[in-house]
Amino acid sequence: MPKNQDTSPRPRDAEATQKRILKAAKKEFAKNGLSGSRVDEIAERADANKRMIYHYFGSKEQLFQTVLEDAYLDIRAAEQKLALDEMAPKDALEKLVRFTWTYYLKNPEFITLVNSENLHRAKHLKKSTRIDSATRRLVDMVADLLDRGVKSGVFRPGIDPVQLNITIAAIGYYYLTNQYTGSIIYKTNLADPQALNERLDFNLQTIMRLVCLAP
Amino acid sequence: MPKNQDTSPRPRDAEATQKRILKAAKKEFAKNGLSGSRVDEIAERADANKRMIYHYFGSKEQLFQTVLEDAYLDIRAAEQKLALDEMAPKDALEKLVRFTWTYYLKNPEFITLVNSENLHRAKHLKKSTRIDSATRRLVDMVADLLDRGVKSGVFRPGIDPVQLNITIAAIGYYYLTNQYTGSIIYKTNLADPQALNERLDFNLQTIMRLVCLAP
Amino acid sequence: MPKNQDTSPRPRDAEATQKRILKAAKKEFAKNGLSGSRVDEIAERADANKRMIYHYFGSKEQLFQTVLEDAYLDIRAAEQKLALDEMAPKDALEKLVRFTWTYYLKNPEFITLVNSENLHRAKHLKKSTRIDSATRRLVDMVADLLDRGVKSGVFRPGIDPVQLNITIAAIGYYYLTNQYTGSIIYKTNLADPQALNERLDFNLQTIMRLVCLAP
Amino acid sequence: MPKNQDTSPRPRDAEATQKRILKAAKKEFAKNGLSGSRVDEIAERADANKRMIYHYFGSKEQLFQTVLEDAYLDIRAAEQKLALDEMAPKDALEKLVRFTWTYYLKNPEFITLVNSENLHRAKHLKKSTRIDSATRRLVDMVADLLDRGVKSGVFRPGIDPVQLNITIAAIGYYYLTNQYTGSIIYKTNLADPQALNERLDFNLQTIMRLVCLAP
DNA sequence: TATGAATGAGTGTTCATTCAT
DNA sequence: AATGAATGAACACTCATTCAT
Repeated sequence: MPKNQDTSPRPRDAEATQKRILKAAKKEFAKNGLSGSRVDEIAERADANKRMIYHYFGSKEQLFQTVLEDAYLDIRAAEQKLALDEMAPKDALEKLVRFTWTYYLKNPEFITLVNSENLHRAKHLKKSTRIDSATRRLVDMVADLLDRGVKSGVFRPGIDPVQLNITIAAIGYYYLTNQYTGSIIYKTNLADPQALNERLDFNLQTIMRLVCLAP
Repeated sequence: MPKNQDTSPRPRDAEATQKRILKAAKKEFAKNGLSGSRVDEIAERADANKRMIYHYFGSKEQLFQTVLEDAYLDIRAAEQKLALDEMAPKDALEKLVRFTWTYYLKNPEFITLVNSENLHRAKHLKKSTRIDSATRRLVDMVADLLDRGVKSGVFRPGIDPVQLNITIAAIGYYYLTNQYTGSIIYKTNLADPQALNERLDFNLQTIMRLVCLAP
Repeated sequence: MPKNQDTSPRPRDAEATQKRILKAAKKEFAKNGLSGSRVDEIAERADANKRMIYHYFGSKEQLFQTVLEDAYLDIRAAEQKLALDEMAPKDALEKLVRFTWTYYLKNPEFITLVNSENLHRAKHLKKSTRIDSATRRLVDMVADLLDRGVKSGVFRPGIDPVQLNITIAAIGYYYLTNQYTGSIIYKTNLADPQALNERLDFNLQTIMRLVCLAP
Repeated sequence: MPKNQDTSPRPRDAEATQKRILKAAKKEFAKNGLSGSRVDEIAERADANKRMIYHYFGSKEQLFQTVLEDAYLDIRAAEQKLALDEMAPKDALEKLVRFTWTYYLKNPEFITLVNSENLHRAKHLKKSTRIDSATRRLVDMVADLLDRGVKSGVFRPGIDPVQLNITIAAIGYYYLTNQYTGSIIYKTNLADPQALNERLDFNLQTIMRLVCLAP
């Protein structure tokens, strides 16, 4: 049984330090937004020196940009793993709706980061060169899916893949990002597991009715 | 002999001062979020003294709460004016979708304020007593609408009015709040007037297919 | 006999606060130069809050600019008070040399501030609008003096008033600004009162021999 | 078999590294003064590792001291090369004035370094053991020169060599160190080549009139 | 009612210096 | 000899809030 060696001083591992900072920053930015986040807090969370943040990322905003880019790359990578092109169109569509919902649910930072970025009118994403064509493949994937469904007679023709994509995202994203105010104004706990399941069912209906031909 | 007008440095008009502060605060909070907003900036925008903000609203957060409450009361009041109960169910539903979209489009502060509040997990709304039952009437209105549609054989039965309401909001809200990041990742200008019209059409389809029975 | 009232809290006197800040800044900048000076230290010296410095002066550099401008305006004002045009040319010239030396000696901050500004290639003075034509009058004064001396047959013709002015300044300024290194490399205390008197005598000789005709 | 040359990443040449650091430090200190200079910047300019600065020089201040000492030793060495004792007194004096002016003009770092050191009240020079008697020889040289001139009937007797030395330095040094503020307050470009020549002429007159007997 | 002055605790950022290899 | 990682203290500057009038 190996010894626990956590008492030794932190190894001088540049990559590990950067990862810790990024992880801490993701949490902090997700929790407090860009302007509400504190560099001190991120450094402490990362068990790193504040100076390292500036050494590796240049500034708070550049750190935010990196975190945001990573978040986009992560979700785009996860979508690619779905391999929707190997499934029947209806199954693939359902899988995409379920995946999108579940991803937002399990990665709430993604939503908060994107909200923050939109508050700043995407000024960081505009500068980014890393997320250039990542979304292109998602749209292609959905377009292929729709084509296949139309050809096999199960989907309505003429549906715009970007609009569909946005709608699939919207019905999940909105529910989750507004769960706090929603729970109050609707006087119900939107975060309740049963409520969450009901919402997923409703969303599946919404998309299926939108896309599928009547049997 | 005419009254002295406008020559005095500033009329001591408590109500007018409060209104100016609220208007300025709405703009500032909408633009920068809660933590990104500056009390100094609000005071300047309001052409008021910073001290007045504390005099009338107690603190930055209480001012935010007031602004947020006003925003909710405004949209709820506008919804009530729709008088959906006097229209045919399908027309009423379409009108509600159009209204929701247009309201978000014309009142972008509403979206940003709600986003800010959700970042803070609705801590201000929780304290509020002013928006208690405002939403109740909206849900009732939609429930009535659905009932009438089902009875007249145009709507599917079993649709939850809260879920429907959330979905109607979601498909507009998401598009608009994420228009900046969306325009970049989809490489198209989502704020373009034609794009906006296309989105509204798509949303109408989405809701109609979800709610209406096939003819 | 009036009571000492120094125990009461500082009066809310904007002008007094600004003066205290300027006085403290002059000392600090003179002692440590621009980059060596600390805003905290200035605030403490001024018995003021650091925030006030930014309130009244905008930034450390703008404060420096104000201090520097004041220093130039002060010496120019003092020169104007000399009333050289009412004196015989030789006496007036001697008075100017003595004044310049004494002013540098009694106001060592002036020298250090000017040195600092030259290290920064006069970037602050370039922005200044307050010291525009203050020096013009000094040059005119010296030019008049030279003219009168030439006409009355005591001064050599053809002496450039700007060059003369620079030389009068140089022979005092250099000795004083370099008194610390000078005392070491020449192994003598240049700040000794007798040494100072000897220097003034030497400088008077230098200028008189440069300007006056042999008797 | 030829030696490996230049193909290794960096030759481990201690002396060369030190020289590069000193050269870089001279530039940086001259440009920004002691407190305005950055160790990082010096390391980068020297194409060396920051750690090397501490390895070879101990601290930023010790590096400054070395740079300053070198600067003094350089000018003192250049003065010794003038061989004034082999020239006629008047020619030698003129040569010294010209040399001093030209040296300051071609080595502006010398001036800035000395200014910095005086801002710090010569604290580094005080510690130095390397420049102990370097200046002695300069003063002796000028004293000899004066003696020779007096004996040959061309110079006035009783002129103090240290005072003369200081004055020769002052009239050049002051003009050059204050060229930035001077150009602004006198509304003329003191750095213009013609202006520089005129200043040298004026300075020659000043010294000659001070030292020489009337013909 | 209204105002400008004043403040203390932060806030992002920088710096000279040391550590581990 | 040489390097990149790491640090803590300090730095200029900001902010929501309170004081005095």
